[in-house]
Amino acid sequence: MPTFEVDSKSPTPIYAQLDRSIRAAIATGSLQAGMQLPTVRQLAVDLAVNANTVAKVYAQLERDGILETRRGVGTFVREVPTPQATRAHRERELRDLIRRFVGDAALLGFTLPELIDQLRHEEKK
Amino acid sequence: MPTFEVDSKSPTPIYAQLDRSIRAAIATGSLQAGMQLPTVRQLAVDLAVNANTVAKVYAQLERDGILETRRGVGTFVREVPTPQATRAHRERELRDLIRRFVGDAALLGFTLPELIDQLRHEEKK
DNA sequence: CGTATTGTCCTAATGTGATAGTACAAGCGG
DNA sequence: CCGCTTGTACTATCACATTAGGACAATACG
Repeated sequence: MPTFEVDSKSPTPIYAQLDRSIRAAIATGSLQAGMQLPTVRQLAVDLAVNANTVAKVYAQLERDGILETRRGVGTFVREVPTPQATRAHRERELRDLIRRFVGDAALLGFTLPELIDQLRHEEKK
Repeated sequence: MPTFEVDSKSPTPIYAQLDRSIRAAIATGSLQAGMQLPTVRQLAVDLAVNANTVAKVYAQLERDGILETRRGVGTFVREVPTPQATRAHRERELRDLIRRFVGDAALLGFTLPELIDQLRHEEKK
């Protein structure tokens, strides 16, 4: 079970940070299909955040088909979280995403090898 | 003069995006010491954003010693922006960027190894 | 069945981000 | 000096994020 992190001082809202963290954890395999996430209340305590905020993120992710919640039991990663997009569409989107990512990073003065390096570190978490 | 961009649909507040963009432009040299930025009203029109939002970003950056404003004249890049603040800022921004990138890619069903692979191909171009 | 655990829902309150609109202050140039 | 441009300040308003606290619903378990 990965330990999520949010920064209450960041201008990016907590719910957005947590949403991304969970999606990222699934993408990196830290969270795998069928695994249980922390309970709403527990995660709220861990992150020093209100339970409502966590609940809303879980609810949003369930609406998106990424998670599955069972009352009295807990929240779990869906079996097949892959979206309904076609292969061609996905790759076009990815190309767009990469262009934006590399472009933004370049604005900050980071080179491609540095980015790859950082992502590798991300992978080991 | 670089053209700034903000996304009003992003959960990250506009003022934070613009702040980041301007700092980035300075860090990378797109904006150099002494250069004039767009006027508050002009940039507000260009970004389709309220003038107050732009003005507050300029004011914040001046408080931080990054910009210098002269009434009736315009806003300019200060002579020596501190590289120390820039470094910490850059790394914080990079973390944010990576989290968003991985999260967005996860939405499309791409895993981290796939992303690294794609970036490696990008490298060879 | 009762109890604890889990997610869900609701209200109220506070703070912040963004907007519109207006007015003022300081510098520039004719 | 006058008029224009620029940044600054202020009010009012709306939306959203977050918090606290409480209550309810469904499930697991003894």
